[in-house]
Amino acid sequence: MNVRLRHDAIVRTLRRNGTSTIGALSQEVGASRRTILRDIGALREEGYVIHSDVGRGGGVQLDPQSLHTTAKLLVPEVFALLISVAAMRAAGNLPFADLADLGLAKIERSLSADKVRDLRAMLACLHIGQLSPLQDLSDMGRMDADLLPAFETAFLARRLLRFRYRDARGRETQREVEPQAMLVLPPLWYLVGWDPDRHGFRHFRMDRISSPEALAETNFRRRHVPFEDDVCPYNELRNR
Amino acid sequence: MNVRLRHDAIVRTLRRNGTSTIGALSQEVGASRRTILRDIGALREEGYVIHSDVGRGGGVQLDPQSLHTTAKLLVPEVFALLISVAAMRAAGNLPFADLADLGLAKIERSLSADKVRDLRAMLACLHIGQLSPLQDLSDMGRMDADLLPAFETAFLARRLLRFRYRDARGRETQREVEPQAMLVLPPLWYLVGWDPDRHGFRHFRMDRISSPEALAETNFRRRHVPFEDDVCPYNELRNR
DNA sequence: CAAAAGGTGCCAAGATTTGGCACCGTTTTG
DNA sequence: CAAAACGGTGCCAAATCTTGGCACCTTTTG
Repeated sequence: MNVRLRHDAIVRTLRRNGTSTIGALSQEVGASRRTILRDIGALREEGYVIHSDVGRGGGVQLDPQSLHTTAKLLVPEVFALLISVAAMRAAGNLPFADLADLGLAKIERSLSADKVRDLRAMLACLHIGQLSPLQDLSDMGRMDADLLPAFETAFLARRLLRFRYRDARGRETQREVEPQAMLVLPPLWYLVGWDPDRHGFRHFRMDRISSPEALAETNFRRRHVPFEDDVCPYNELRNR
Repeated sequence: MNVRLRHDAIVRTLRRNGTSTIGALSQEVGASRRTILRDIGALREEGYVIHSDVGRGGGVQLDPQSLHTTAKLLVPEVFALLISVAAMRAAGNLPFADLADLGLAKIERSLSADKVRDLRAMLACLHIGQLSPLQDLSDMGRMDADLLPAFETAFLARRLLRFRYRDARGRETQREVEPQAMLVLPPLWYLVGWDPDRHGFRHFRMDRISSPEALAETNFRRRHVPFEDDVCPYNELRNR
């Protein structure tokens, strides 16, 4: 029998019976006492928390809290989870937030260093403004769900984003920008993009963007996005 | 060289070089062409997405989006993540929520069936009331952070919860209840507990609970928590 | 067509895992 | 107290699994 299969069998048995002795496991799994002991050592190495009571009436027991999952997550999925937890934390004092952080920390630890760097870079794209205490909750996210797919692709794969934009005076233009950041100034969302044609940063209110589309392979350069008052449309927001 | 180490080396090389041939990998890793091919097969079994182009100028390539993490999460941590994403979804239209769900689905899939049942049971404990559009965001979570540790323990390990409670008339009593659910009716949080002494459900406003403490091993029975009007303190809330 | 690339089946040589054994330290029980 | 029932460790030969080499197949490109 394969090592991994045997490990699985041991874990399964411990899960089912709660507690067991090495001898019983040996019989159940069909491996020698010696091998079971080695396997339990290996499982502990891997991170399983296995308690053992020595002496007559003793046995081994899988810590019920330690049943762990080894999910294979794509990096964008981890990114999404990070944002979820960050947003939740920003939104209030929900319990379990600490636990969620712990879980995320573990996920991060299992990523390679360069991937973590990528993740942080992506998170850096999302600037969430301070929420005033009287902020309307439903106005947190005025981003149209239709926009999401194209945005996700453009941000995560660093593609040029093409969309139609209706400016403050109602004129419609077509734009192609490098998406650099998303700025959340509740209740408004902004896309901060570098316009290669105009050679400068531009802000686009999400609710004025339509039919976005991520263009083919571009891998544009990340830029330092300035958030000074002259670039950032705080004032427009303040004058509402 | 160990199998796992070699697998890691292959993945690392593919990550670095983007694309490579079997021959080059063979040299780099120090194993035969045959072994590399076997390893790549094993990696694919494990879930790695490895593209290969046959013919002159071909090679193998690790799908850059498929870099995956295999974190070992404790079940309570998964629970916490689930709540985070659920809360985020409830709070608004943040992007990436779908991706986060996908990630969570994968995590869930990697759990054993009985653990998923447990998770669902735990999630079922959290009843989040509808948020009115004019809800104050900062009033989402008026649950004192001091309460969290004891609550988490009590809920996740199903222990009796002992705490001091100040009722509407200001009288302080000591309670010991089986925590059955948390009811979120923004801006108020309630603990729904079964009081074994009084043999009935009781609601406790979180902000009137103090010095909670999870008692030793109990593993009480889950009960069907009724949320009819006569039990649920909606009225108290409405009359604020 | 020839060369370069991925992919498969087979087998003996080489490396790792396994089982058995002796033995140690604890704890419970008669 | 002594024996029994536990988990845990070191050692070694036997059993098992992995590896490398080889022949050969298919696809693609110049």
